[in-house]
Amino acid sequence: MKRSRADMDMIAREVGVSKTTVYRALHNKGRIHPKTREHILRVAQELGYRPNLVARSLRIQKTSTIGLVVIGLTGSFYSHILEGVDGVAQATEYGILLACSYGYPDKERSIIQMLLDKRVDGLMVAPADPEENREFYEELLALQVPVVLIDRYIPGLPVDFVATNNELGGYLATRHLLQLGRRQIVFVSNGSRERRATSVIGRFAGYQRALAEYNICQTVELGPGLPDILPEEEYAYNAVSHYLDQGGTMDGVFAVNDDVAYGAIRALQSRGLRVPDDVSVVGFDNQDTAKFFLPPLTTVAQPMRKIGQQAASLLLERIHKGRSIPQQQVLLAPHLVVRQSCGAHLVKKS
Amino acid sequence: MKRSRADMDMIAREVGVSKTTVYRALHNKGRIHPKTREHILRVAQELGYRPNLVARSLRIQKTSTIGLVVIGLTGSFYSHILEGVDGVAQATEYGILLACSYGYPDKERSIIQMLLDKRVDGLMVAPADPEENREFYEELLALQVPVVLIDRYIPGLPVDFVATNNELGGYLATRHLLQLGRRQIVFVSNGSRERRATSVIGRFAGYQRALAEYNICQTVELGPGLPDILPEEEYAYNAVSHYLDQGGTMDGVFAVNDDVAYGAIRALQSRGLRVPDDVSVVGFDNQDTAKFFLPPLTTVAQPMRKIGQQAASLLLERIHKGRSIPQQQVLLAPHLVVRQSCGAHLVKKS
DNA sequence: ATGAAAGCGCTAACAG
DNA sequence: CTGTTAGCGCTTTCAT
Repeated sequence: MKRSRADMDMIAREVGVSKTTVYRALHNKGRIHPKTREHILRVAQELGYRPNLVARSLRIQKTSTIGLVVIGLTGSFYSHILEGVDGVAQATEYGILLACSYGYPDKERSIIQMLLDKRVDGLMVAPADPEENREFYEELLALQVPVVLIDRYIPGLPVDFVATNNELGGYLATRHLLQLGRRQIVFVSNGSRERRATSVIGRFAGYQRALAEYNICQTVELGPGLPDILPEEEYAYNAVSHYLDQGGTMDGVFAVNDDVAYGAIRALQSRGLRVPDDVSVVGFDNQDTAKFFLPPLTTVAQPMRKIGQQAASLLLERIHKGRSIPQQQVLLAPHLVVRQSCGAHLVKKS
Repeated sequence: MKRSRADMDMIAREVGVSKTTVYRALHNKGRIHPKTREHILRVAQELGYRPNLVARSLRIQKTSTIGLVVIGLTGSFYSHILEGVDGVAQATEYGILLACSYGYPDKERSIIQMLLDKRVDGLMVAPADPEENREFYEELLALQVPVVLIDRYIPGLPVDFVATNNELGGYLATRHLLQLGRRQIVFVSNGSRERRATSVIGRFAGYQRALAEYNICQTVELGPGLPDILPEEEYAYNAVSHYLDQGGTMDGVFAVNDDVAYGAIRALQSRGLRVPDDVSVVGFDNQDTAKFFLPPLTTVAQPMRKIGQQAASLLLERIHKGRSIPQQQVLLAPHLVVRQSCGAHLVKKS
């Protein structure tokens, strides 16, 4: 930060005017003689002048920077969201300060504290846990910090958020399985910590609703009780294997995400079951490479980039208009992408 | 940015001391009476005092923030690098200002300008093009801006960088194919813009070297001349199909990355060729889901997280020590991950 | 049409 | 052990 030697003072001295005049020239504001303006601009150019945005931020009390905290970047999920956010940030000349919580609520808090100390104008966060930091967020809201939650939310908290309609996604996935004639559909989840997230809860609720529509009142969830293990694919493999080895049966699986779906498929195959012939499986997320899977995965696609864009736009609106606009909680519709793991291509049209 | 009402002045008035004393208490610096210190700390706590880091930044002329510009986040590649960077950033209390260039050199420049205006302490960038911004980077270096390039570099530019040893990766991939008995090995690339990147050039060089070791002096590259099309998988599909339809033959393909590999596989299969029975294919990157591919993909794994970590550490070192440490250009070794698309599992050990 | 001066919230040199 | 003072580079009010 020692470069960019020229500041407004230097230009002022060079041209022989005051700092204020330089300011007016640079921002083309207020009355100023065209000649002086031009001169100043030229000198600024020659000196390679660049505004010091931190000085400006201190003065005007805004940084044109937003903080973004996500769970992690390994799956393609938050990466796509990030690109969406980046798009609107670049268009509006905002900067993005990014950090990952890796699923730890305490890390999430300390990151946010750091971002606040850096005086970001607002915050976008995918909360690691729906309860752990509830009070913390309540305080933030009380302090009028502009916040929008993404992907997951905190039930009952009066805060903006934008996420996928996970309940609908779960419903779509399960109904598809049902329409294919499957009746013993299990839900495979991904470890106790993730299991609490509103996104997962929503998917499960959708699964239940679809079953209920077909008068199936019994749900089977594979996963709970097992030791949490990463990667999630492994966890799912264990969950399904365990169930099968105990004599459990199924003809369909709705996996909480694509990695889990693959773990389930692998377990199924290792026990001699064919996918999709014996068991249909559908995943969730439609990650970039799901179409390359073996077999190509039927899955629920989330509008990831759109989540990022909408959330960013919403945050900017909140930053500019404060409390004057109503709270917004937007749920974006997912859609089913039918490939081969569900076996839809095998059944003849009726 | 209107929250965090309490500043050092307020604490000072409240306690009845000077701002300097408050400063000393907060930073535990200089001589200060334990009693006063304790008192000040307590009041700070009560008032919910938080330091204003932008004021501090202005004063000390450093922001504890680094700028990171990547090509894009859609592939898992930069996401993993990002996590590596995030790890060291969090450990050292640095912030990361992130933006994507989407492969456009001019966007890359304007992003960097913005980051510099925000006074980041240093820059990590994956340059979109090896030539376009050469002068720009030369100026940056002349201005003593700490910069480390990642993944790709600018030939001949005396700047730190950390990347995968792509030449070695290409060599490993090709030699593996050769050892499997393949002799007609084609290189499939991914569009003219990407083709210029040092990473791709390196992979191609490695491919050539391996062939030369087997006294094969003819290289075949599929892709050049075709209209650039996204996604890359599509591009590769077209390239390979076109070649095949013109009567071209091959028994091995080295794809510049995993997506391209999959496009190639799809083209091969559509023309009745079996992978790996008729043609062996190996990709590059080992993206998270490559193991789920149909068939599971043999590919060259890059130490992505490590690139991020090393680059970040190097940048911090450069920031702290300036020109006193020598230029560092580190090439991390990739390794081959053998799965099934190459057919290694089919040949009996000799 | 231009300038003087104050101040954003912090750090640091110097004085006592 | 504590206080005074002077900025960092910009924006903005008020004066001329």
